[in-house]
Amino acid sequence: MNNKKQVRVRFAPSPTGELHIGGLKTALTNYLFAKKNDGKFILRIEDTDQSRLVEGATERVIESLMWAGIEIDEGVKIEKREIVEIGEKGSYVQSKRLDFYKKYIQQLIDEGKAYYCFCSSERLDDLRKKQQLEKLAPKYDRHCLNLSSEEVQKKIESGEKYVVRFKIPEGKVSYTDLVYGKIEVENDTLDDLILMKSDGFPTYHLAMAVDDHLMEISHVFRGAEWLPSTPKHILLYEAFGWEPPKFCHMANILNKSKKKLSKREGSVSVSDFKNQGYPKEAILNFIALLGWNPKTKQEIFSMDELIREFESADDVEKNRGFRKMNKAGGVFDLDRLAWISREHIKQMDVKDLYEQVIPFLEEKDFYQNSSLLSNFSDEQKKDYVKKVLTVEKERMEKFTEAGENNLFFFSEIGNVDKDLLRWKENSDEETKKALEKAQKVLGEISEEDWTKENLEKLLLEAAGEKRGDLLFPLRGVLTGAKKSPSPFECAWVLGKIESLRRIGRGIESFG
RNA sequence: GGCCCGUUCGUCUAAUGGUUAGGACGCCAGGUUUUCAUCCUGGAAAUAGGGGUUCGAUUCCCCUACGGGCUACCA
Repeated sequence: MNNKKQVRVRFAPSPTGELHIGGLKTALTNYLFAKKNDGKFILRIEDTDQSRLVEGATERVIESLMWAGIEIDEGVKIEKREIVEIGEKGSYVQSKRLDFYKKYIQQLIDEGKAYYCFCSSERLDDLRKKQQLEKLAPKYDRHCLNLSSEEVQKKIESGEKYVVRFKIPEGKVSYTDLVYGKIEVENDTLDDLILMKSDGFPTYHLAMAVDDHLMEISHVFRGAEWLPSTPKHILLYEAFGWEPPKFCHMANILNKSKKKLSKREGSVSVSDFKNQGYPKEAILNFIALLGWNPKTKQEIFSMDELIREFESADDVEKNRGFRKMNKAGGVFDLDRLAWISREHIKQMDVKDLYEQVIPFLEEKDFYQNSSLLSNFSDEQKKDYVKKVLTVEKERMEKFTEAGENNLFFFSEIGNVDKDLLRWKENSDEETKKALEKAQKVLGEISEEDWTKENLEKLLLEAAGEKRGDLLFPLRGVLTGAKKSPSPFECAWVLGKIESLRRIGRGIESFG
């Protein structure tokens, strides 16, 4: 029952720009399946379209994967800031594999399974238009199929541009997609696809088939936009006499208007989300749950938990497909991302949160020019920021928000408006007395006992029944803000000296 | 136009012939609370439509509608 082949999967982006969120989902799914099955995750670069290459794109894609925590076992990686290749399947960059493609294309030509085509793009355009008018399936009319080898030879020698096309055989194709189930298509609806372009580079279809075979890819996870061309790929494998990999198409990520999320819509690249301060765990968690359901109540997952819940190759074999994957596309909903992000940040410990937040914080003016931090040593600064984060952690959605909503932790607050200190209908006199009481209580707490718990305990004791009378003005005088964390937390972060200073100034303002 | 795929609350989804169609996000209301947030409780909110099959269809089949993808010498 076991024909245990090693699981080998690949993510194969084209280096045409930033890795976008849909690409990350593809990469993640491949990765999770590899890890679940102790398999290999391979990164291959598909740079067969010379006109779309973007300088540095390969590096950026790899960096995005690394940021997300997706480790590459084989293929193209970055080590010591250099692009390197690890593995024994030849180069993992398609533009360096042209000899392979040429060899296999020649093989198909020799066997009569592929043929040269000299048709101009003008002729092909006209043909398509005509077919569309006649409500026919648009496909190549095989104008060049029956050229004699002498004619072909002559044309090539005279310098005519040509491509090589695959001759779709008669019959029908069927295969079982691991998500979409049995797919069956009549071959005569398929076009004689181009295998080699006139610049000598292979098309995606040929390069993918050859590489996945030579690299012994066991499962191909890719976006659902590839579903219609998969029968052609199966036919190619059959022409070569190779066993095709298992295909697993994943529903696309959609935008609000239910269209495939595209690069043109802005803010869909992985680096954008990184720069906006979302935790990588949140992004991964969010996209993993689009079109995949672990069948448990759990909604917040770490990478390890995602791997744990993912279906194994054995499960897939047994069930004849993935049971946890959906066929319908899912809308990218920022509200849901926000919630997942908050949950992940809540779960982080302060030390990790600090590491994540500090690069963003260091960019901020209120941090750089903080009057409160100016006399602190680096160590004191770090402790202080950690205290701020301890308080903010429960209400933070992105790393970029650190400090933003509580600027009073970093800056002078000036004179506080008395209205901000008045609890309900209390008089100025009562407010002043409350502040003096707070001053006394806090003044009696030593630096060593200055903990959140102590502050809360002692202030609540002092407040008695009418908590608002004491706590509201105290909070106001410490923060100068309409909204803030609790007075205990604020006092704890600010420390004894600064807290008493702010209380003192508040009292003074009453004359 | 042709081919392919899809369709459960606004959104992510559960329920593989029998449930008052469940959960989560968001939204609304109430409660706790010193402000805000958290937290707690409650609420509104969905099987696209029509035919079959069946004792019984969200679930299986067909048709329609709607949506999406592909239809490049791009991937």
